[in-house]
Amino acid sequence: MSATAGTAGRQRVVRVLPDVPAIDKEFDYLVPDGVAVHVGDVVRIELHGRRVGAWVLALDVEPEPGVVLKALAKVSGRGPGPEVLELAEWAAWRWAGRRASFLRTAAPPGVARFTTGTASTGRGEPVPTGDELLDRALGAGRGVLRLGPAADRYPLVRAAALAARGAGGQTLVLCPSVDEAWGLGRRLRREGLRVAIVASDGPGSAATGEWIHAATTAQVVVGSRAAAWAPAPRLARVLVLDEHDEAYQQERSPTWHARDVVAERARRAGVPCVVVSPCPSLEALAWGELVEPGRGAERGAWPRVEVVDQRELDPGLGPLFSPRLVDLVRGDGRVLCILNRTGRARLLACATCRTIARCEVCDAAVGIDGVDDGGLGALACGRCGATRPPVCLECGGARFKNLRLGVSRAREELEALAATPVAEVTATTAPEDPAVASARVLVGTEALLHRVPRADAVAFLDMDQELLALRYRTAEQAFALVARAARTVARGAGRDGRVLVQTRTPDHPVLVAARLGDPARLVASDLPLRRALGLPPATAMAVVSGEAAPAYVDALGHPLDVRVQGPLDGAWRLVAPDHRTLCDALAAVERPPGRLRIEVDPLRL
DNA sequence: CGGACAAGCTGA
DNA sequence: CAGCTTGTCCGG
Repeated sequence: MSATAGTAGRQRVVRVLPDVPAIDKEFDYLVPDGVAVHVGDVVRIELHGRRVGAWVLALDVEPEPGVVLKALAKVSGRGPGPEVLELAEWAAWRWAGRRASFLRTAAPPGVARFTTGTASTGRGEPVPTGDELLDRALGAGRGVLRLGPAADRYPLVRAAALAARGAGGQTLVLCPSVDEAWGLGRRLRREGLRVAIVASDGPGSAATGEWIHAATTAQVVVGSRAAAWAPAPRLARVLVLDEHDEAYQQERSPTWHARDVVAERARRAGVPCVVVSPCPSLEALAWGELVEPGRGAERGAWPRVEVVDQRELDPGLGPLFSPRLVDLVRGDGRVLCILNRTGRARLLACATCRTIARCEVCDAAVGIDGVDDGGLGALACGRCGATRPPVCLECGGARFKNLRLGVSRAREELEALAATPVAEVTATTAPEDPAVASARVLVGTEALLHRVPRADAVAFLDMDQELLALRYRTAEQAFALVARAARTVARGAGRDGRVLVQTRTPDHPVLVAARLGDPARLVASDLPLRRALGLPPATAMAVVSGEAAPAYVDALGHPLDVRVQGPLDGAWRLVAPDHRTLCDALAAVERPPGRLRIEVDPLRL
């Protein structure tokens, strides 16, 4: 039961944080004699009758008098070092989360046992690359490098890695996806660099080895979102590729953003951080110094973006299929058609009385999901799940007009138009579906752009769906979608690649910017709008929801400079002029018991 | 979080 | 008043 060590002499005492997110409290434990512990190590402790994991926060602490201490049950292995521990503390403030939830991400994927060598810190001046733009980016302390979608980011990564290596330092590189991290990592390894690819594959896998590599001998550490927390004891530089990608933000609360985590990490380490994107977010532009290529160079890195006005269409082809699109799908290149609506029909009107089909129960518009043999399937409500036979509630008519085609129906119609098999891809399509690999023409939701890396053309069948959505980041998100399509065709067809956009708002700033390959155009229209409406990044926001939200908002009160709006659908919105004000106010509130979601920097409102 | 223990409700 | 649910507290 109690410590095995003798009573003579002084027992070492460490302070730990249990790996139980609900307990954000520190406890003191005795260290058994002859056991080595370091700050950040992962240990096991007996807490209230059960064994749980914990992190060592501090060594040789003075325990509060009158508390009977237990001994550590076990030292499991090395964990995040002191720098990452402090970073977790900062992140807990910045995203109103608990330290344990960040440390879980930062801990090695398995049990890590290793000994550290001597950690020499090297910063090193970048060696000139011969490319004026890259040199400018690498010279910036906080750089936002804008590169068109077709531009190769590899020379930048390589130059950064080599410069850091020269001085004995490490370069941390983030990519939006694990696949990209692996691709980039392998390419860097072929240069002779020692690369740790930190892309967690679950406990006990090769990932533990990569984590140890990052903590010890690696010269470059590459990974996706979670790699923001990877060890890098000799950090010399940070790069974030495709900084605008929403995959960098965690969806679950705490909604931390990897770009912001590594930017803070670089700041604390006193090393430069460069983020790269064809369409830098307004957040990034507010944070760093923009480094942009010349107009001609940037435009040259955008493929041709053709905009088709759907208001002037051939009525015979229907609203989704312009003559230009028909040309594309009848050609011989690989064409991806994007339509962000699943199912067959999302909006139906009675063929007789023209009434929109609505749900009997909740009044939402109803559609048809399943593909059945010829006749109409049941009308299904996407909101409440109710279904009913396809009969008009107004006039009893049984025939409906499809006002908004879904992907399934669009596939059938495209197949007829293109006279070739057309594959359908949605988020639920099996990863190894053979039709996806073989089809020349594909139609799907934006999941299609994630699934298929290269194509000759990408066509957005109904861009207004993206352009006119009621989200505050709509324009940025729509532009990022076009940029992704642009990269897909740049990879597939180079200068001959085509992006086709069908829309009823051809003069939308997103489309003007895309046509000209000039993201600054979009910033010029979006930023003043966000400022005028008091939206991020002109302000800092948080959305509080969950059963404990009323108690939380009550406890928050009305701090100076924080506006509390709501509740709307059980959620409150908190708006402050900046993150310091917002996060300080959030940190001052004691969490009431119960489910609570605090979403700092919400992607949607 | 999850166990411990106290305070409340039910039924014979 | 046993037997059970529900709530509150606390962990080294």
